[in-house]
Amino acid sequence: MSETQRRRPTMRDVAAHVGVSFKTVSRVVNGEGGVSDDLVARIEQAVVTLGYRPDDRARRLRQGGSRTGTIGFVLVDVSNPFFSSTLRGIEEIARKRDYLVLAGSTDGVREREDQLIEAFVGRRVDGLIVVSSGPGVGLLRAELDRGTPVVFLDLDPTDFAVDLVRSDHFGGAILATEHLIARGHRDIAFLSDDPTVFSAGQRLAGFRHTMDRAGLTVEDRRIVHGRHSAEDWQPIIREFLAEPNPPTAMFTAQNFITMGATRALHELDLHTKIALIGFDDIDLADVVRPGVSVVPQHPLELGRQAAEILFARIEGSTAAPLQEILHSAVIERGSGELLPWR
Amino acid sequence: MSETQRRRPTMRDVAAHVGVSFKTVSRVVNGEGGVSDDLVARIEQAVVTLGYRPDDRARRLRQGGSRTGTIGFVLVDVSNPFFSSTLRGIEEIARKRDYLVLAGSTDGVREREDQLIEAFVGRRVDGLIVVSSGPGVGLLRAELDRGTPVVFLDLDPTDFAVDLVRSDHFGGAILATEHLIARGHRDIAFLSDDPTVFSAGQRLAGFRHTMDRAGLTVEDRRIVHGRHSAEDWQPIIREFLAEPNPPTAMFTAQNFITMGATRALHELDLHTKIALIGFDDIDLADVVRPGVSVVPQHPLELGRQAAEILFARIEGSTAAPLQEILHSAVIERGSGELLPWR
DNA sequence: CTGAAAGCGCTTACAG
DNA sequence: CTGAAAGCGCTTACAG
Repeated sequence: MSETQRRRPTMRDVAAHVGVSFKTVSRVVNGEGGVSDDLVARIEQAVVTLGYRPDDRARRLRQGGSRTGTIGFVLVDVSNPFFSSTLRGIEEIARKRDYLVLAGSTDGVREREDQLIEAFVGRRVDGLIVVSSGPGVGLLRAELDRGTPVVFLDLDPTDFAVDLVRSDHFGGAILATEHLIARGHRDIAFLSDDPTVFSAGQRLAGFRHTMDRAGLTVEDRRIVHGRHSAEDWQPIIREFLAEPNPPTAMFTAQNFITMGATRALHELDLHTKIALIGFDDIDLADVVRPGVSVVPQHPLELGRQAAEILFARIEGSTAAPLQEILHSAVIERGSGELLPWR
Repeated sequence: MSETQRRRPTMRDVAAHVGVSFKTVSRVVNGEGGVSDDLVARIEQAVVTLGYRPDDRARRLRQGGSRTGTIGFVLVDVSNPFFSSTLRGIEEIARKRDYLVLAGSTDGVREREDQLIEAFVGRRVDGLIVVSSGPGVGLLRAELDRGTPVVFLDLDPTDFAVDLVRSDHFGGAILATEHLIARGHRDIAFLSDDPTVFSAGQRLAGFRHTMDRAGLTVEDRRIVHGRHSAEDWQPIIREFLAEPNPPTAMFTAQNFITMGATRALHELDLHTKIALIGFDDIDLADVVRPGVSVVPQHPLELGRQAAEILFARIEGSTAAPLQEILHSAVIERGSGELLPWR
């Protein structure tokens, strides 16, 4: 049964194998020097033979500084390209410092968010990057108060004095909406995920603000919300567009919705009739005909900047809270430049 | 300076605050019972006041079983949708068992793979899921020998007796190639990432095997390899197709390459002339005209199955190594059904 | 119902 | 050059 999980060898096992005190093994494993060449050789041999690997947990526990070399990333859904690119950006910066990243998906469920934060804190991550509805309550608030380094991705900077990195959701939504209005659209639909989530709420606010300012009214039935996969959005949008008098343009405020809308428009053969502009870019948007116009985000950069700020805090920075807002402009590919047919 | 990182309170701090022994705090924190209601209330109050959170590392260290409740996933690139979906599948299964997932990207660099495995093992993950060129050498081999649960994603099952889950790369490549040959193509190009990587090597083998069997010769210039992003592949393929006598069909053996090829074909206005079939599905493949035909993979399912096997091992299973091979068939969307023009 | 001792696997600080 | 003691933050096993 060599497959059976044996107890891992410890320094004491290595020491017993060689016939020295375990402190001597510690010296060799940590390259402290001051050990005879003969012993070094024999101990190194025993380490290989027994498959000894030092236990970081015990090591760091004793060292007291209590750094675990691990950070936690609480995100909504790691299979969403936006978040996986953000994770990649975080990982890049973490790697330079020999840090590892624990990541977990919440699916936007508050309870799951708390579970993840509790699990991360229990494992003593040195810091957290969090996509959260807000730090107002619960564990996260307690951790913030206690001084745990936390960087928020997407949060209202006016609510709390915290470090945060985000896209300019409000401004981006204004640009997208203006883009459609400038081309003559007056009947524009808005589709997003849960508007109680900060980013979606901001995009909705930007949309309403711009419509208002242009003197355009937005009927309730033109606002559609939901948290779905791209596959689920497609039939929803198909049905939404099946009414006798559909809008002349749509602003889809999230990448999966943009994909679902693109598919639905093509299915209904409305892709050259109804204008579409999305928030956050999607793959192959430039190859579809018409190309899908978007206000892109910069997920890799968001991740990198969040990680840089987090590590500055972990390393002791006590500067005032930093708030990085990344802006972007409309990418014109065709779908957002269609003119209204009425 | 409330932003300063204070030392985290320990059980002793809570105990001192209440005026009891720290063992009593331990009882309350772990809900062991046998503590007077008065003390329970005061200790719970102190826990909140001080922001005490038990240290899982210390807890598990003492408990001896040495489980850390964490598994490690060594993958190639988390920003690639294939891997982020796989990660999501792993996470799903891990969540049910209150496990957390450490993930790290290697970019296919062996050295980085070893670094990640070392870091994971140092943190005493309870098991590993690894996308690796092979367990033949180094740390991973040592961990396998020592009995650490490891499940491989994509590996040759004949080389080692290990648990593994993978797509049927060889069979999928055969299907794709036959699909093109059946439509009359004789001059087919093959594009993949590094063929020394198992999955790419298998896809190439399946391609060559099928061409051979059909009595078709494959010129060296029709085989293109490289490890690039979708953006980098696009100009490479553009140049590849710029020759006077391009192939009549292409088999792109990886998702980023399929995207790059799709873009390049459209740029050159060859998308209705040169047939294309890809390995692994891509977003919006069904909306592009012609639709992009593919042999899909099932990354969510790959992740789930790998995690299930891993947890069975962690929980002590000593069954013979398990090898799950996921098959799939060609999805016809148009690009793979174009007929040769010569 | 409450606590003092021992120990998980290590490093630190101190002896010899 | 080598080792015995103490302790990181906890739980286990044993007393009272």
